Amino acid sequence: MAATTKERIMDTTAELFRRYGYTGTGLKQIVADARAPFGSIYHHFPGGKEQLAREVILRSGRMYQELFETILGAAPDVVTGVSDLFAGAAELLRQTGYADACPIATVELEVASSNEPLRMATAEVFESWIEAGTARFAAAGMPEEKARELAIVLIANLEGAFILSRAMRDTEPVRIAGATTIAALQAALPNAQRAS
Amino acid sequence: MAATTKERIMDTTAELFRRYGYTGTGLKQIVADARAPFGSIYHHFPGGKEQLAREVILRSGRMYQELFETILGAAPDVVTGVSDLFAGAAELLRQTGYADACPIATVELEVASSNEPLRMATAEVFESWIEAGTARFAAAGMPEEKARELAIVLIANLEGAFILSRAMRDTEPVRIAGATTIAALQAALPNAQRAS
DNA sequence: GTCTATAGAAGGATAGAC
DNA sequence: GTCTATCCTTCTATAGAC
Repeated sequence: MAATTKERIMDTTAELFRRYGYTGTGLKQIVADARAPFGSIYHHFPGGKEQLAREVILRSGRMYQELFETILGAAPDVVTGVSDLFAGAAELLRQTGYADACPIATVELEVASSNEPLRMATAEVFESWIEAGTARFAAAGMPEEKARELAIVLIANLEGAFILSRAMRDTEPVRIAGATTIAALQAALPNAQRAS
Repeated sequence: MAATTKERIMDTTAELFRRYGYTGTGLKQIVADARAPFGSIYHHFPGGKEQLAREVILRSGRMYQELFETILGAAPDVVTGVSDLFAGAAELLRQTGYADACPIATVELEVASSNEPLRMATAEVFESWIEAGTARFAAAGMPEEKARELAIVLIANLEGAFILSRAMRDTEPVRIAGATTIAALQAALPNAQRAS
């Protein structure tokens, strides 16, 4: 339960975007689920649906990045951290009936060729994730360029595996993508480490 | 220019799904672009939008699989074939202004938690792609189980890289995902081969 | 059996009551 | 400034003209 009406609207919107996408989510449905009056959307987001979506994309991007940092920060080394990340994603998918995946990717594919402001918001989020991953991997001792490549590989594998796992209702793709990412990571580390 | 009205409708729908997604594409927009009368949709697809989408998903899945088979069949070995596949995807993305990517993934993320018949259609397509890739890799000399894992890795990397490349308007993710997939492939082949 | 016109619901957005 | 009622458009789907 979020404190303010604005936060409740944004949380509800993120949830609906995950299940129905951007065009599939109606403003009336959002206020109904958020138990807010219709007018409050245009009070808090004068730019309408597009502004709401933009703020939700950026907010969700920050929240996932914090989760990413928390998981990797809690692990003894990056290999274990990445392993925990994929394992946690697979478990969350399974527990939520393959519904709770990344809302950014869903919206991105819908708007990439039809809504430039929203496409740019998703690009900002991905670029931010890539930079966070690059910093982590560089800190583990690999060159900046290689660290960035691995960050991109990590995100592409996770997002691509989400697509397959959600369609097939099976965590197998996420688990395999995790193992592949870890293999690529180990190959690039100065001193090869083994996950527990 | 497709021969029949039904084919023209399906081709137009696939094109619109790529750009606007499932819920973002209207039936009126489809018949307008396909230069067909509105009633012809319900004549050829009595089940309405959902039946049309199902047939378009399965048809697009078959077409991409044929393209996949053609590219890998023309290459001297699987490593070169996979390299050509990613290079071709990157080039097509760039040439089309990052619009012409996979319509299956876009629709899948929209419907995975909201439309069971369409979710199953996308699962059928992905499973068919995985089986085709598994057969190719097994024929190159690796165990069936490892071949299936690599097929999943290939598709996840390609779809995930599409997400990043379309958002960032840069082919870098597709190129990096291709290199990573090839590295994983080479590691699993009995006799390591080098792409040209 | 090809095509038009329209029904009925839902979409985003706005005006204005209180 | 919180909330309701309504506007106009667009949606899918259908009825029926020709």
